[in-house]
Amino acid sequence: MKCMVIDGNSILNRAFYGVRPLSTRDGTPTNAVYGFLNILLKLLDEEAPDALAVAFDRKAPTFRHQMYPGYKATRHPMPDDLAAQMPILKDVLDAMNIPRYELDGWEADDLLGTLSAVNTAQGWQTVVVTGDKDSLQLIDQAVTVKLVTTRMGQTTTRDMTPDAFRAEYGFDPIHIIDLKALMGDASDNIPGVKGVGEKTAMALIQMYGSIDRLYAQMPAVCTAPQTPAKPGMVKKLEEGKEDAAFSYTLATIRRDAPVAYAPQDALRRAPDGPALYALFLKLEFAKLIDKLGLRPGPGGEAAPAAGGAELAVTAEVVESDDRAAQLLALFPRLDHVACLALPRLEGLCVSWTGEDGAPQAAALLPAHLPGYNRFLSGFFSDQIKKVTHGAKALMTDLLAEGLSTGGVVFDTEIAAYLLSPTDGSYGLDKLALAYFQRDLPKAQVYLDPEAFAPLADSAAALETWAAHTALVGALFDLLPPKLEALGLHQVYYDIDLPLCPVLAEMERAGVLIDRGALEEYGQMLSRRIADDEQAIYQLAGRAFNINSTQQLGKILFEEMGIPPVKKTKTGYSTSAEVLEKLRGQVPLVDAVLDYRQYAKLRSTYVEGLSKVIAPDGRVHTSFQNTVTATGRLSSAEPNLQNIPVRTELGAKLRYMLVAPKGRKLVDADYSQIELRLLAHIADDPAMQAAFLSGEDIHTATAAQVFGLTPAEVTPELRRRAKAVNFGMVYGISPFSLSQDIHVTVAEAKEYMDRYFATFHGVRDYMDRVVRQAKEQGYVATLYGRRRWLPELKSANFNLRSFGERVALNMPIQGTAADLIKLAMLRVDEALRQEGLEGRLVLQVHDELIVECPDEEAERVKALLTREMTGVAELKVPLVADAKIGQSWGEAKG
DNA sequence: GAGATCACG
DNA sequence: ACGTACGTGATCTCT
Repeated sequence: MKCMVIDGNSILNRAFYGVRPLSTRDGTPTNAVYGFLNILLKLLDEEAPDALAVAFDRKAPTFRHQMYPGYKATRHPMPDDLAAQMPILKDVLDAMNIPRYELDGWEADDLLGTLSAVNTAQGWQTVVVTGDKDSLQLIDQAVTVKLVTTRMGQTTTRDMTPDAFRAEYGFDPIHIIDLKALMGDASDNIPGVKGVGEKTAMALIQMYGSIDRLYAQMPAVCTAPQTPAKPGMVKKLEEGKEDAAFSYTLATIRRDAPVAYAPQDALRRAPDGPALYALFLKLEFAKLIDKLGLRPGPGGEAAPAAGGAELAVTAEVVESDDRAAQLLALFPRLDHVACLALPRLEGLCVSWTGEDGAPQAAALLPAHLPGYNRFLSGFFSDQIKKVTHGAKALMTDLLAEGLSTGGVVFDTEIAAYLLSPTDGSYGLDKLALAYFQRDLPKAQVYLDPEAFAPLADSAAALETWAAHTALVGALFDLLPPKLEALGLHQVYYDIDLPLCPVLAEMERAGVLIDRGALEEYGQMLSRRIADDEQAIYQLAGRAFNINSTQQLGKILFEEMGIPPVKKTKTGYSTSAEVLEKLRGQVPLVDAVLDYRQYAKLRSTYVEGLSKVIAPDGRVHTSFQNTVTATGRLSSAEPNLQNIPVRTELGAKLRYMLVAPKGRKLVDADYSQIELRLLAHIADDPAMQAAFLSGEDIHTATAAQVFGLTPAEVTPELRRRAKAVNFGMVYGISPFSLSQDIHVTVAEAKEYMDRYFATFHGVRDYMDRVVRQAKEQGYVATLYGRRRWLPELKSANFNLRSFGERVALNMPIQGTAADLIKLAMLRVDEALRQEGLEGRLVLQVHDELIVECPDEEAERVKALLTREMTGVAELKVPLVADAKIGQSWGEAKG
């Protein structure tokens, strides 16, 4: 039988520092508990122990404090955010029916020792789970220690058996106490022997086995051959003999704590499901509720919705056109109607509150209703004010049916996104949990198009859809004041919401693709790939999977004996950055680099694009407007924002995205928009002057930084200045800059120092924005779009540094995103105002593409430039360059 | 599902 | 002494 014993303090502590800050809507920190549970579930899965217990420290002084007041005296107190999670974890463990042990006067370590000793006496195996090496002394034939490390949310464990320990330390586990007795322990403030550090202590224990034997052979210690002790060590050891003995006692984990325990007490029991469910609901651990399949108790939903929002609805399936017409007559009189479209518009669910504030009602209109389309066109007129969740997707569906998209006054998804743009997804089930502590039926039940049809008018589908739609209504009561309070109304009502119909029309329009050219290009790539494959197998001496970085790494860095340049977590890195250093020296590497380029182009672009060509011969991307943390759009299925351009071969693809005969593409992109925004936001006079003079900004920067005239700036110097400029926008360090431009760290630092000497406004901005972000907990764009930065308060250095870089970057990248979105609104409006047929089809962050009839092209080109540059008055001019072509490649080139 | 790699701004 | 640039999405391998 196997019992797992967890060091509760140690694992909670590791989780706290390893998992990014998380908190519930009311601000309760939860990251450590969340991390603890993930580790626990993973270990239970891997180890499948028969029994399980958790041990904790108690605040009360232990016998160690009594024998030595300095014990742990130098330790920092537990951060508040961690201390607050200790009782939460204990509640969770109680609900999970996992016994926990804590005892006044004893540390968790001693309880681990005692519990293991009892287990061993009863013939049980023990797995001690901890992040602290102190416990390694417990290892023996019956006890293994699982060492846990958590970095950036990822947990790795190491099983320490007696053999594994000996292989690492060169002595038996019990003698780690001797080691500590000699070297001391700074974190526990155990003194050890003065003048003996880790290296010496390690060597001494490896040689003599224990402090007893060491002191027994004392006179010989310094004269024995290979002895690590230098002259003077004998004296130090002799003077420290008492300290060593004393430290030995302090470092020894006790196995006789007076705790009532038998392994049978810890046998695994099923959790108290409803209690755990209620607790996880409060902690907003939706994923864990899902993973453990938890359900509420017989009492039903635990907490009533906050703010009195009522999700209970009277729901009906609309069976007749008469009833549909009745609703259409009612809705224009209401303040608003909540609505959700079923997948592929196979139904529409609506929910409303009566004119007199009557209770909420809901109706599901199935697509097979004879007057369904007539209802939809009436419903999506401006006279009916609609609130929905995911307006852009709904509008795309409506446009596909040739229906109008008017009167959408609020989108709860966009609201939730603006309130917290780093959450990743904004499903209604998630929002119900976060804003109302409610558990909605899972979306998959009815969202699967295959499973959907039979559910269309079943009672279950009606109930689910009615609840979801009613939730949209409830969110409409809750979210607008929040947007207002955080200053997000401008971004919401002037930018992101009105952009929905524009994006929907862009998606609907799509871009024509030259199938024939694409196919021919693919065949050319296939020939080259086949040639490279043969060459690679020949050079490697055998066939292998070139796409496998593992197999490639083995061949290059083991079989061929090339010294590895860089390692990844899982082995050797074979990235282009690494292989590029070997180019020209190792023929295999040259072939692999070629192969990779061709394979990427074929699989991602030729095959990827071919797969998604619609019957109209065009590709219709989906512009995601609730994904990025900065406010940018993203493009998916297919991603048309990462079509190659940097290599000649890749850029050929852009000539295959075309305008049909008689039409043209007009492409306009902002010039250096992020650097211009840096100059504006940082209010840096030198940088503003450079832009106002109209000179090339990278050349101007190089001239300033290197003290040259612009004419003296070489291409290499310009390239470096460009890297420095980009680095400023990203919050770079001298190290990263040195990697990027292949100079020493000292040189990189020199460049940055000189840069800041010239552009002191930028330096001041960097200090200011980080300081403000720390005070306020967020950063914002010129238009008020926010990003919260809990990372800045993280206990983890790397996370904190990341937060600082984000604080620098987000206002710049985010304001650029705001500006181009505003430009899209202006361009769309201007095209209609001027009666042009041309319409936007693509956006690539700083670039807009319009497709229009040949004869409109010149007007569209002027319009694009005008609307893009006129979108805002900054302290530097906004510049946009536009071109006309038959293809994207031509219009960009 | 995670990690490595590579395409873009 | 840390570990090293911001924001995305697609494809492939491997567990």
